[in-house]
Amino acid sequence: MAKNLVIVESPSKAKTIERFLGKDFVVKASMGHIRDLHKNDLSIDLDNNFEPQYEIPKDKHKVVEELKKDVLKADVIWLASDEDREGEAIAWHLKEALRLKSETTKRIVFNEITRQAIINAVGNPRDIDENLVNAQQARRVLDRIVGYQISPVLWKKVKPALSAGRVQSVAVRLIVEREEEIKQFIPKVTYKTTAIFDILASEKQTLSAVLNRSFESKDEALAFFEACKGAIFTVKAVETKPAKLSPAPPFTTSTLQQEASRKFGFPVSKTMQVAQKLYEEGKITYMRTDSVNLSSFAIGMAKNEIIALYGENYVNTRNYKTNTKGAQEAHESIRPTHMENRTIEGDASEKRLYELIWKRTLATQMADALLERTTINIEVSGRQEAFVAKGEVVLFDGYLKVYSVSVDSEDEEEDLDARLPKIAQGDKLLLLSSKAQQTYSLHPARYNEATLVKKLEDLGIGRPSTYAPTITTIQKREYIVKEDRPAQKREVNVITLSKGEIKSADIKENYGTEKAKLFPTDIGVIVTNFLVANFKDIVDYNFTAKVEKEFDSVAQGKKDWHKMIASFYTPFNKEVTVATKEAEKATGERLLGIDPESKKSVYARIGRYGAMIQIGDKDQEEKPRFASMPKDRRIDDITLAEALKLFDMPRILGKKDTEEVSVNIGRFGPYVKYGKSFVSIPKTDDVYTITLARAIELIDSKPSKEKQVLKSFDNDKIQVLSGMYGPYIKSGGANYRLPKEIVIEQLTMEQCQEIINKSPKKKTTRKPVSAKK
DNA sequence: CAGTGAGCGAGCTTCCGCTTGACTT
Repeated sequence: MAKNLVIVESPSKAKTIERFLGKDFVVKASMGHIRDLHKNDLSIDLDNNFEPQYEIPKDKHKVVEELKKDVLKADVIWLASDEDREGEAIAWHLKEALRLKSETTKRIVFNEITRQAIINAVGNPRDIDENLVNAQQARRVLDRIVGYQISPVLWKKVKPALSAGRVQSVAVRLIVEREEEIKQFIPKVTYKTTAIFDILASEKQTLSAVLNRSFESKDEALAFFEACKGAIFTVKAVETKPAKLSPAPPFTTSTLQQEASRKFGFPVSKTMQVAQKLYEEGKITYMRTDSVNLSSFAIGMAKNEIIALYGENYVNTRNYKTNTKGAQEAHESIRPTHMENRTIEGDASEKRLYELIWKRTLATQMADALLERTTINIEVSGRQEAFVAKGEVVLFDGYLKVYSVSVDSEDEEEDLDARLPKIAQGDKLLLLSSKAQQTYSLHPARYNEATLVKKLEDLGIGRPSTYAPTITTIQKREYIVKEDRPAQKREVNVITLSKGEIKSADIKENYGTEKAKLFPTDIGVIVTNFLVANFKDIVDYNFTAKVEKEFDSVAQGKKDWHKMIASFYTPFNKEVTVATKEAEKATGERLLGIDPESKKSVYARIGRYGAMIQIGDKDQEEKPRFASMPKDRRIDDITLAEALKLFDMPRILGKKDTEEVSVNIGRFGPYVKYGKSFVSIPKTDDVYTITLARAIELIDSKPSKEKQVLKSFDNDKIQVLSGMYGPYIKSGGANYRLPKEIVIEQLTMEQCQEIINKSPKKKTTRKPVSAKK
């Protein structure tokens, strides 16, 4: 009979620990937090010291009920949630919600799941750290106040159902401001010069080099080439320097997301899903962590594996220190649980992610790579400039044997082994050819999901458990979109020097291609501008860092959390009041021009349902006309002509049989309407120019999706239909699920009636009209 | 994942951070 109940956060962890503790212990999981503020209101008593009002949310009722039963059977309760602010609060909430007595309740912590660590923990219990709990309460209350008081201001001043928050609003701001920087960016165009030399001293060997100066103008480049014609090229210096490369630290949540994005193009949510699966199957350690710590056990395993695979001289064990802002280090870094497994069973994504984690972990305990970097300087007689050739030779590959270097914004991995031909100081070279090409300087790079996570982590904003959900939220709210952009073409001038002849030509160059990058939407820009204007300190990049310092003071018992929140709330509440009373409605309105027909103004702006075009003003006698913004246009870039075209909709094309065929732009893009049926118009067709013939073609190609009636009773009052999710019962305008085990052929009217009567009364949950999933 | 194709207007929307399994019309 078990007399001890241990409560941890996750079920996988519970399973492992139970094995270590023996039969006197039962280990259960709380599944994270079990209490929270009420979902539908502020739930903070502003007039009573910000007292939070907690409840057990619906989806946690079952867990809590189960835990209550387990508590009754146990003599001692061990609260073993994580050793950080949130974990301490979970322990406290458990104690409160389960009404645990102090005498029989013990708080234990361990940050390594090994038998020894857990036995040590059980031998050293402590009390719940109230200061740490209060720091969490302060964090929770502040986030609730910020989110639930700013969001309603947005509903009133911008658009219903919008949201703002300490984390998400800053994430959106980063995207909006980066896009603005890109828009303001003026590229600098210079001539970059390269050359290929013949090494006279050695046969058939050539050397590529780059000029150490970029020319501002074509004239300068031409003048340089003129001078090159009769010049002598001499090797002035050959410098060789040793260099070493060290492996990157073990994976944390954010670095795993970045590498999986760079190497496999995984969105952060995919990385987390796959990692979760690997964790549940016991193949890797916990995947939500900000720690780069490896247990001594893990280091030992890695060492053995390296010796077995590559030999002793490839081993160099290391311990890494976390220096991320706000890191709480409740877990180990992300690593394989069994280093001897180079690969695993599973689907392609699981295999790839696991192998990435395995390689990265192994590499951290391997020797540095030793390189030799060589720089050759080539003098051009009569000129100040010099050509430079660089090369690198790997003398000892070390960790590079398993883990190659990858660089952001570069798809290819760095080629480390670029050997240079043998060459000596004083050698004379023959210029075979040289090329000066106009080169545009690059604007700052747009964020993708993973680089945005990196930036947030650098700013100390968000936590490993929230990076992926935050990225999803700001896309769901339509503040930002993830998009590809095709390459554009531009002409660049190229000057070549070959066989004593200088030629100039213009060639076409691709540029500006983007893949899965984050762009702000109209709403994102308008909301960000509104927040910066009215809640400057909240969307400040340092706001989180600032309040984290105060939470730390609370955690150390140096500050009272109520007082901390009070000193934040007073000025904040003033901002909310002022914004509610005085701020103009933020519509992002832009005057496009005058409609030549009606002589009225044409605007692009945000409306209740998103971006739209408006002709005329609302205080004029005649009501304004509206049209929604096309999907591929924004307030910033739509032209007057494009806007006016929208008012030609719906366009009546003609008739098919006796029914009218028309086209229009709806909620889900352009469509053809034929009688009562609708067919989407694919992107390859243009709704403004589509012909009747093509529209009929689209109508005919649409598979008829007549609902198949499988059975019918009582004069069609009860019908069994075949739907998207399989067969279902339709009766009195409502639909009912069919139990899986029912055989349709044998279904009787009485059975149907029973299913209908038994089905719970459903609430009509209406989703916001514009929300598309 | 799919299916869908407003406009009246009452009532609702919303945060961050822990953690899994929801199971549709």
